[in-house]
Amino acid sequence: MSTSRGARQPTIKEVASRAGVSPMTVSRTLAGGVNVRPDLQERVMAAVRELGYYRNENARSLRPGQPSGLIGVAITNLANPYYGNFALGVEEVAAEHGRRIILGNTGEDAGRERQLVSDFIGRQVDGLILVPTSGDAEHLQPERLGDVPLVLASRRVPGLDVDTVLLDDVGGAYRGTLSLLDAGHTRIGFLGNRSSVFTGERRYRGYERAMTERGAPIDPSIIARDQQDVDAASRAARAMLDHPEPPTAIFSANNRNTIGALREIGRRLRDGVPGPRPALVSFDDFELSELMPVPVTVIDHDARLLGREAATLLFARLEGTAEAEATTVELPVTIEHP
Amino acid sequence: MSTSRGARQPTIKEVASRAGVSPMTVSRTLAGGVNVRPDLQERVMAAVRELGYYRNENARSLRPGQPSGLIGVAITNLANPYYGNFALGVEEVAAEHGRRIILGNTGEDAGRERQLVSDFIGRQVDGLILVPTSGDAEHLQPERLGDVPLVLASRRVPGLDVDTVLLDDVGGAYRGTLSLLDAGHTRIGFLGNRSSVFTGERRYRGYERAMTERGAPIDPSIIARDQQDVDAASRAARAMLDHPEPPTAIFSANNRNTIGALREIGRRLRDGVPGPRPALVSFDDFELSELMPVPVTVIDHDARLLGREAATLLFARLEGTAEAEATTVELPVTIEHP
DNA sequence: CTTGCGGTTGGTAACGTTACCAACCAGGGG
DNA sequence: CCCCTGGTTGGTAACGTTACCAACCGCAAG
Repeated sequence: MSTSRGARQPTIKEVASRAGVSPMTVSRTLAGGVNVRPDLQERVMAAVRELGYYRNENARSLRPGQPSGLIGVAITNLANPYYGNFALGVEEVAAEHGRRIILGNTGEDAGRERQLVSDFIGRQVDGLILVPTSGDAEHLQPERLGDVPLVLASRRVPGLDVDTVLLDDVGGAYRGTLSLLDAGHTRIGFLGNRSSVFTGERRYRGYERAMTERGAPIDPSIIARDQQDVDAASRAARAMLDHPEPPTAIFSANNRNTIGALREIGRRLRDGVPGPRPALVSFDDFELSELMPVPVTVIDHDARLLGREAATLLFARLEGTAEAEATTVELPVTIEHP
Repeated sequence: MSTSRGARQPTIKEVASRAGVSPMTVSRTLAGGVNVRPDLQERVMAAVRELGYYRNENARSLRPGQPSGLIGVAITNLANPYYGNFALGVEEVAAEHGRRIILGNTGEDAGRERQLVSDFIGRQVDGLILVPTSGDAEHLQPERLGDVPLVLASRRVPGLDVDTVLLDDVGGAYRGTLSLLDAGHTRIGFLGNRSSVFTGERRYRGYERAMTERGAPIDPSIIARDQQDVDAASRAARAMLDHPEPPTAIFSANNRNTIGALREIGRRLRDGVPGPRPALVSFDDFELSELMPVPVTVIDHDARLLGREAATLLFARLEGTAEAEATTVELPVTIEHP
């Protein structure tokens, strides 16, 4: 009838009385057993096994100065394999340091991010790792976080000077665009995100720089910067290829736009729609790119490594080995030609 | 110099003295403010804002019977988008119930799973959701878990009778294989996992049933059941296609094997290797399957929904609305023809 | 034989919070 | 006028754990 089933978790007192010792002896045994007689240690461990006792970590961390062993991680979209890998990297390094991660998904919603951060702090996390949304950053200011260190990943937040791990978005987009220009293309379309999205802005800048440097004209009518999902990207690619003067190549600033563009190109091939079969450069890797019906150059990077770097930065902060001022790590990207 | 920077988290006492009330009044205000004078509530809220106070959830949940608000989730491989989506589904439902998830990655390692479960229980999780590894299950027995409910996902554990969410592996594999037989294929290869992997075994059973039912011979020399990653799958596909009597179609039991097989098929096309271009049925969806050089039928399913169902089962248990005996939910799969 | 020391053990208090109970207040009915 | 009621407030204790201190032991040195 009641909600609780069976026995609740045994406490250290129950273990102690079963082993015929004091709670302190149990505590000391579980802490490594220094200055506890071996026979008592054995009796304690036997009682622990028999009762199925686990230390209550929440009670342990109640004592101030004691770390909770939890790292709060908030990412924007777990369904994106990129962030799945990122979370994995964070989890790995956290586990190496004996910590667990509490994970929340913001879905690009600033309100949800705010909630998550509050909750994480309420749970006494030792640190925070965040892929920030583009909303305001008031809730991330140091005075709001108390002494909980924060690391940003993938994106920076204006007016917030904290440790950050980024990709070399500008350089990658620059080099990717150059590879198209080197192949003789001059009319190159752009598919990407709004400039309010940090990476969207940076990747556009790389594209722009390469185009300008080589004297290739930038035509706003073949630049689409507001697609967040595959369907929108498909539509944008369609419009671009239906342009009276269509591009001969397309730079796609992220995975979603690449998939959308390829869907549209595939459709045209199947349906026999005339017009160019544009070459593609994709920021973000995807599987089987080598089997695509048009050549796809991939700007690849390691999301898992990005997660590992973020966690490494955080633990440097926690262990006091970090520089006084905020550090930014910018991870290189690689270009893979078809 | 020291590790701790700045002020530590303020306590309820500090809020109370700043607002000029007792800690109890603060506690009551934060709990909704029943029977607290509105002007005092305002003073309390002002003090909360000024100090940047967050309730210590660990201390709150110390009181027995109080839920911690945490759900422990252990999955085998976060880098796999399938499990990323699964975790997302769990996270969504948990958030709807005001809970957070602690996430751990087992990497198919039973020892790591054991560690994670211990740690989760030590952190007083309200429930556990697990994609179990194939190791032994002693640490998952009810007496070891105390009163913490457990839900298994994707796989069952022998000798453990708990709530479980599965895919219709057998039915999906059966129908997928049938679609190849319907298309006239009789010599169909199989790429999959060892039978010790729960889904590997079930999907093979579906394949086997369809073949037997239609009187198609099952030839062990075109059955490869030991590939865990893309490279191994590629090699297995290569051997299969180099067979003196190669299959005209291949059933692939999971995403990794599908990608591997397609890599090999693509290589043969590029290099002009003679031989069949086998049709493919893939258990697990992947993006751009419609652009592949051979027709690919996809057995699709919704990992996010699987996560949602697992969490729903868990909360039914937690809220006492579940059946007395363990429930199994088997989610349907859909077949998408090229 | 006493002293002192190191190893071992247990009692106490405190971490931050809230359930429970007691105290107090004002106002209305007797 | 007193008593009771209901709304409001605060004190106390307890949740499970461990740091700190006190106590005790046996043994070696003086």
